[in-house]
Amino acid sequence: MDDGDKSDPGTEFTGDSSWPLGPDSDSVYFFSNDRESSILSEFGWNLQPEDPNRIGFDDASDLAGSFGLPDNNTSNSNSALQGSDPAGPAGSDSKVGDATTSNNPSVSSSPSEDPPEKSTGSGGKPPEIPNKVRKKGQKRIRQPRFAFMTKSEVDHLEDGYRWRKYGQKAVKNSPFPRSYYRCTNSRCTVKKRVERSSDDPTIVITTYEGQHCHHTVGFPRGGVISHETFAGQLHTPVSQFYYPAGAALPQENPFIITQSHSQQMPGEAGDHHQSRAMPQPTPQFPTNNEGLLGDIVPPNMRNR
DNA sequence: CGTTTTTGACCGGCGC
DNA sequence: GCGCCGGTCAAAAACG
Repeated sequence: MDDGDKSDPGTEFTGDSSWPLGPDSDSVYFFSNDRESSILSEFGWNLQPEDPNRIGFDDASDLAGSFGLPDNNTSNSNSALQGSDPAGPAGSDSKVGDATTSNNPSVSSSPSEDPPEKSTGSGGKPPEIPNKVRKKGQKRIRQPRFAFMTKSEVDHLEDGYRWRKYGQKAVKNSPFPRSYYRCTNSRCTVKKRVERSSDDPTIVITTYEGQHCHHTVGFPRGGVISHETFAGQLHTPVSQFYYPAGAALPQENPFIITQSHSQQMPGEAGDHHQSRAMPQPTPQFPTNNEGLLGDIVPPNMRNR
């Protein structure tokens, strides 16, 4: 795959991923370009690119909410999520159109229409259940994807949602396996793929597919997720997720990390059954590199 | 006991 | 047409 690319530090991540991330891909990375940001909108991430005031994730709070990414109130400069067309055509096969523009990733969005791409039914099951069987000749319907890189010690980054691992595969040309997660919410078809960069083992590549149709499990309120920027790799600081304590927080914001206090809000965090899927043994949320969405590295900027 | 993780197998897509 | 590879399933094991 990246047989040759690897030598080039500037190589875009596109080659590393198994999901088609090339020009035809509907995947998108943080901090890429307007085209991708238009795809972001497909996720329901209404980015207002033209508005200089929206440098950060101000309006992208739903974005954050959608994928458990924290809002960004910091002057993140232009490095992030600059889109152009909130309703961009983006992925041709994107069928998320229905839920996309919902400013609120709240439950309200009817999950019903969520095309259970489960129809893949590729798993050696006899086509007994039509629902699980994909018609022949019918291509797998993929929802828009969104990938980002995070510098983290742990593979599975805490993002406010609960995930159930449903598979793991060895990745070609990479010593690190790739894990497949599915949102534990039965109605939610969001999937997530996690793998480590073969180039830089400290970087975790997380790819989301689909859009959550429910609230997050929740996080403690008010706080900061600090991120160490790749000083040696980035010219500009990568996104710093910051949420002012005490500020009005969107409930769906899953990523409110507190440095000083991290106790979960009862009734808000973890529905009475925080499972092992997200072990948070540490009483404190790490400020970085420890399992929370940390340093988000634009794929095209890493290995600088 | 219920839920999640692990793991091997299967299937489809794609490139050659 | 064949083989490789990615993605998914599902049974069994593990865990709290």
